[in-house]
Amino acid sequence: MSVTIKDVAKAAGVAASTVSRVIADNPRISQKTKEKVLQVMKEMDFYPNAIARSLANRSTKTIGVIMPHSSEQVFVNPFFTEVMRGIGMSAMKRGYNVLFSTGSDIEEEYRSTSKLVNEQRVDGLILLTSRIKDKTIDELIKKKFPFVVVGKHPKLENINWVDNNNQEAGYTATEHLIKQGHKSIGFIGGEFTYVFMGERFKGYKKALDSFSIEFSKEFLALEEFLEEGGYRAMKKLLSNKKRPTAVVVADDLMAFGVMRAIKEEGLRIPQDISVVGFNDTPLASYVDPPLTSVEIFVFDLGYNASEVLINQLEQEDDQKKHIIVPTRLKIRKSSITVRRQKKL
Amino acid sequence: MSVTIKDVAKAAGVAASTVSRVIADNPRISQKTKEKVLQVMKEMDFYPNAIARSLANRSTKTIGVIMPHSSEQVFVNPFFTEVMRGIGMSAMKRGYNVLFSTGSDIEEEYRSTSKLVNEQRVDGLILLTSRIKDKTIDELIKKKFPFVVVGKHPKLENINWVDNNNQEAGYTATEHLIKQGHKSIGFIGGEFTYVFMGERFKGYKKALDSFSIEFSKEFLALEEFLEEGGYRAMKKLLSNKKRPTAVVVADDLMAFGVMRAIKEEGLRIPQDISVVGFNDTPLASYVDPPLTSVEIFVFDLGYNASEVLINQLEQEDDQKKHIIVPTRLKIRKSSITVRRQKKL
DNA sequence: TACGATTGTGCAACCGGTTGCGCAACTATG
DNA sequence: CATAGTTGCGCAACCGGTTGCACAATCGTA
Repeated sequence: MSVTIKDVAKAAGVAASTVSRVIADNPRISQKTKEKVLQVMKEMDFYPNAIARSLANRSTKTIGVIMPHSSEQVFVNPFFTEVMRGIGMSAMKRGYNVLFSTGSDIEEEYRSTSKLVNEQRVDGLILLTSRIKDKTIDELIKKKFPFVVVGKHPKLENINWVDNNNQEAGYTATEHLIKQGHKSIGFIGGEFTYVFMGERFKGYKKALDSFSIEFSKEFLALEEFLEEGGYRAMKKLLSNKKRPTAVVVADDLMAFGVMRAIKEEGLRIPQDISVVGFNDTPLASYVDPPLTSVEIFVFDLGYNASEVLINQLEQEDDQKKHIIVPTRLKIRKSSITVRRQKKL
Repeated sequence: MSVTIKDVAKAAGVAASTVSRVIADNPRISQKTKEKVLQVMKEMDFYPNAIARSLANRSTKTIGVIMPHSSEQVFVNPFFTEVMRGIGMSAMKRGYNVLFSTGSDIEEEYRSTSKLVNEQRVDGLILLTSRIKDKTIDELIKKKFPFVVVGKHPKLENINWVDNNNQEAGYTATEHLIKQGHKSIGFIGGEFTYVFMGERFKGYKKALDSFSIEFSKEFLALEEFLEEGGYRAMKKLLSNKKRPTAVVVADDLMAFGVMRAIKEEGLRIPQDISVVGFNDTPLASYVDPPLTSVEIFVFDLGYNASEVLINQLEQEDDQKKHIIVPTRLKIRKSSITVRRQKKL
């Protein structure tokens, strides 16, 4: 079939082991021999077979990425695309390959992950899911298989994870509204089973605390994690005797629903009610008015996850790493009070 | 390290070759032996090493996916995510792994692809790019390496490709507007170096022809492939002496810009000008008014690409396959004239 | 009972690399 | 000139599986 190390060896008049050492740039090979062999390799268009190398080296130079089975929220923001770009860039730079795996349900996801691990097709794993209870994670811990989770995980200290600073993000968004003069600020989000959801809420509360604003349960509305959910949640807040003058909405898609509800009520954004979203979905800047949102650096999340994993694979350092990627508030019209708006 | 076939053989009191044949469910092994070996395998928690199998079988059971280096338009619609899901599902079902590769520029993309091929890390490739001139494609053809392109390609017959029916899509969108009573229909798009762009335009013209409407150059505006480009293009059409009463916009993101331009002019959508977009971006249904758009079945694109490739890998059938995935017009308010709007 | 056909298993080579160790040739030293 | 030390390369085993072929055991039949 294609040219092997033996073919090269024969053509160069040396042993296969010599060719191998040339590839590895082993210092025990003389310069002259090296040059000759390299020459022949070039002429014969030789490339070492990665599979054979993997077998001999007991290392695949491949990391596996497990994509969540249902793409859930992924639909609206290009989370997955960006995280893969980040992982890909890091892996490529470090000479690693990226094997992608998924499953149509949670059970299949578990099985396909186990398969990668058991059949030793990958050296390590990146998990793009952060469920509270996770069979896969338990299994990996038990097997002492190297992996890193994107998104914080309850089992905090025992595992590697990379996450954006959701609490800070919640704080910053809320603080921004407070500094715009708001005192009645609502919080709209999805269920708290999502780890990041709770974090964002914590940040929100912390900000209220910092400015001695009391948190009121009336200003909290949790609904389904979709445009429609945001719409319903806002309708609920609007039906209160006391309406908030601003809302922190823990996801852009929900925020779009929130905006729809506000407009439907004949109210203006931001004059009557200001809105801040999260994730800085590409469309945040295109809605009317453009939505203030907390930007998440998803590429960095992926890049860092890969770096942490590969570092761990290449050193025997077994210390678990935790990386927090900062966020950034992108201020747009949906949250700017009249006075400052003139500047724009 | 981990359990090998030899360990199992020893424990079961048979030869390694027998264990191998049990794994392969070879009929020459007696039922009794099979059961015993399977039992031992279970007890020892044995999984065959995928790398070793690959080496022996000269097949990696892996397909490579090359992601375009810049994610360009990908930002708005979850194209990449969906296509990967499709590929993943098919591959998984067929017992294949998916190796993901990319590069930060076109040259690196080429090199990393060559590497996968030359080092024999994958059995076949799926290319997510469809450039008119493509070094990678030329190389693969020369090497007779199995691959399929997502998106039509000029070298039509010589290669496998999977694409959605862009021409039909353009036709349907235009036809829809004509049936709403429009006779002055504009076309807004990006450059025609994108293959699909030209196809959509062809469909548009064909529809005009079918209904004996003359095409006017004045109604054509090509701009940058972004919201801003759509905005500029529409401004241009609006500055014409004769304005169109409807526009076909070859991409949703551009369509959002188009809508912005129309509103800015104080015109109403759809009453004054109707708009139709393409790709059915998730946000199409959330803008005001909701945007009529041609839905692209990206998951199917990926799924089919993988199926075509794997079929080709497993049969010696060398006939090149071409699959066209249909599209679907999703009619929303942005293109419905008053009379019919009542029905909603 | 003897012999060919059938069935079940093992031996050993092979896939394409890597690497410990040994040995030959060369250089330096007394 | 003999011996010890260094340098450069090859032999052969190994990574963990697969598979062609040989051979022993069992069965059917004359």
